[in-house]
Amino acid sequence: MVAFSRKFCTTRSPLFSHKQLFVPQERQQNQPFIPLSQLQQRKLLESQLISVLHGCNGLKQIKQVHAHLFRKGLDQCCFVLTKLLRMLTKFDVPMDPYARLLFDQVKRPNPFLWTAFIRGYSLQGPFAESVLLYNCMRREGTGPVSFTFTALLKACTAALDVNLGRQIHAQAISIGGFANDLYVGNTLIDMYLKCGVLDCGRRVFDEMPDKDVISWTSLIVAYAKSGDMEAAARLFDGLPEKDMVAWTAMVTGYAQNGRPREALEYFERMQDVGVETDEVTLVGAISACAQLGAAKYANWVRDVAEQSGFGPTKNVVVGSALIDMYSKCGSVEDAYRVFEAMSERNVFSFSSMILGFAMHGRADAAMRLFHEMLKTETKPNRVTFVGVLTACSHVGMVEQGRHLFATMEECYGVSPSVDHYACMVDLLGRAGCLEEALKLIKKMPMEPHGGVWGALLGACRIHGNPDIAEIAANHLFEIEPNAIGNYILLSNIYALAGRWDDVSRIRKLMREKGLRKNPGCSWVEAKKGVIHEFFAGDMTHPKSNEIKRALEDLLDRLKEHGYLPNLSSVAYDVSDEDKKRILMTHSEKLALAFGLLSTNVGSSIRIVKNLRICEDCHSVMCGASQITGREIIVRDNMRFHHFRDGVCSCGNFW
DNA sequence: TTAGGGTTAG
Repeated sequence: MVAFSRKFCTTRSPLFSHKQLFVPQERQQNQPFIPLSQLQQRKLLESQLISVLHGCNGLKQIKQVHAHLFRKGLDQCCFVLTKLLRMLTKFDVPMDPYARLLFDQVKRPNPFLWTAFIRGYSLQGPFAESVLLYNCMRREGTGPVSFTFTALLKACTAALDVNLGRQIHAQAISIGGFANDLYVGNTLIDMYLKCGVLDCGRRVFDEMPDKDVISWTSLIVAYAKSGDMEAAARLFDGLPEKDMVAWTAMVTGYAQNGRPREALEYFERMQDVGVETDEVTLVGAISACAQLGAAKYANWVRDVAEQSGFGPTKNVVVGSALIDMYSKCGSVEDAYRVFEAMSERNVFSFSSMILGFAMHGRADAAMRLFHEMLKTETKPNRVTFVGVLTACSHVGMVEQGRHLFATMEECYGVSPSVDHYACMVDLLGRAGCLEEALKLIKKMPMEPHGGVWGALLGACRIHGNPDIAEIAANHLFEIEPNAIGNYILLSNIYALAGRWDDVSRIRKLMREKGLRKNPGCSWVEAKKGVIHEFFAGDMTHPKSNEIKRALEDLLDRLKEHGYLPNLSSVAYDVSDEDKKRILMTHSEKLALAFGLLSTNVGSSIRIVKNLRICEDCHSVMCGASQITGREIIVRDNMRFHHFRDGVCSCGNFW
């Protein structure tokens, strides 16, 4: 061993002076000299080469090892060549031509070398090559191993070819019962699930003789992706040993299905039972907080991220998710603090921050950051342009928006997509250029989606144009026949124009389709971050009487300052007195009154609403911020409104 | 060899 190691270390290649091969002088002297057989020497050399390969950092070093194999007469050694092939795939070196030449030089590849080659194609494509190679292998009389099937199934998954997957599955059953192997079983489940055949995946799972946490988690994820969180939760409850990935699948599943409260419940339970948290879990929990819009949870999750060692300074994905979360929780300042603290920023970080500024009406800051980004190596992508166009749109910067849209492809290589057209329609529409917006839609090189027509319909509400609204709504009724918001918006536009017959016609249409109006609902954070929920007209809160009195008192004070109820915000053909009564019980007003009662004087009030804030509530919020000296932050289903000293950040432009 | 992830406009 000693003699051999010394000899090995004399090579001039820097690669082989690797410290793993260094044998200390002291040990050489103290150890008795035991001669090794030729076979033992060869085995030792092989294992040392495996270690060297393991430490390689790229193709150049791998090629050096390959050359060394020839010098040592090991160019036919399948054991080392298999490792070499796997390292090539690790560094994304294409299989052709280098790996293919290497493989072709081997006279009798063993099943592991065949499989490494098959695996290379199943990771890189062309995926059909994996199957061709498998057929060659079989023709040459080499039997497969379980890895062979996992590699082949991976290729089927990547190609989303379930028919081929079924054939491989049949082979795995017929040749030596490989389908009973745990790894093959898990890969089969994954293949069926990713190809969208959930019941087949479930059948494999049910018939597996041995299952592990990976089998369970694969299925949990599939149920979550199909939207069936109840089935996912049943499986999770039955899972004997729940690891971090399984817990994460539940947190992420609830977050992705728009159920942030449950996502955070699972995240909290996960902490309670002492399961570790990594950046993937955190991203799920952070996304849940963003949906919930509650600062209390946001700060808690941020603390967990810091304690787990995945704070924004250390992890760019967590940092970017936190920027989005703070923006959606109403604190663009906190979002920017995270952005500034990040040691690495990518296109997600910049785009999230730009969108954050846009959402809060800070168009100037959004544009500044965009120009700052252009000076870095990070190139803007389609989402970045959605951000800057939205920023322009929300403050009426029409010319700047037009210029960006016209030059985005030529100057930045991002061709306008249907989403960017939607932003432009929004920009033109909000600014009152409804005809121009309609012309732009007609000129679109692609089919407009609901977002495009929806932007036009929204603009028609702002500018009271029932004729263009009808055109937009008729398209929307075809594209999104069950989206109730479009019917309500058109009905409100008719109501504003006094066209009550048309209002009745739309209401009838909604009834015929069985569509029911979503009740307005607002949430407000009271002391200790407890969230209270209010529905429109809802007087079931334990403090309802106090809330009613506080609201009446507030409105009286506002009337002294010239406030008049905006009766056109009520889209019902009822008496003015009834309209005033309906306006009084809008959910955001109840939430505001409760917020004033239950939070400390001087602190800001945060309200989240499920629908768009109405004009009357908007002016009440403006007035309330002035006479109470409180900052009021309202997140409606469109954007943020920051009310300070009688002025809203949206510039009354929403 | 096998499982979980971030920004999008009405």
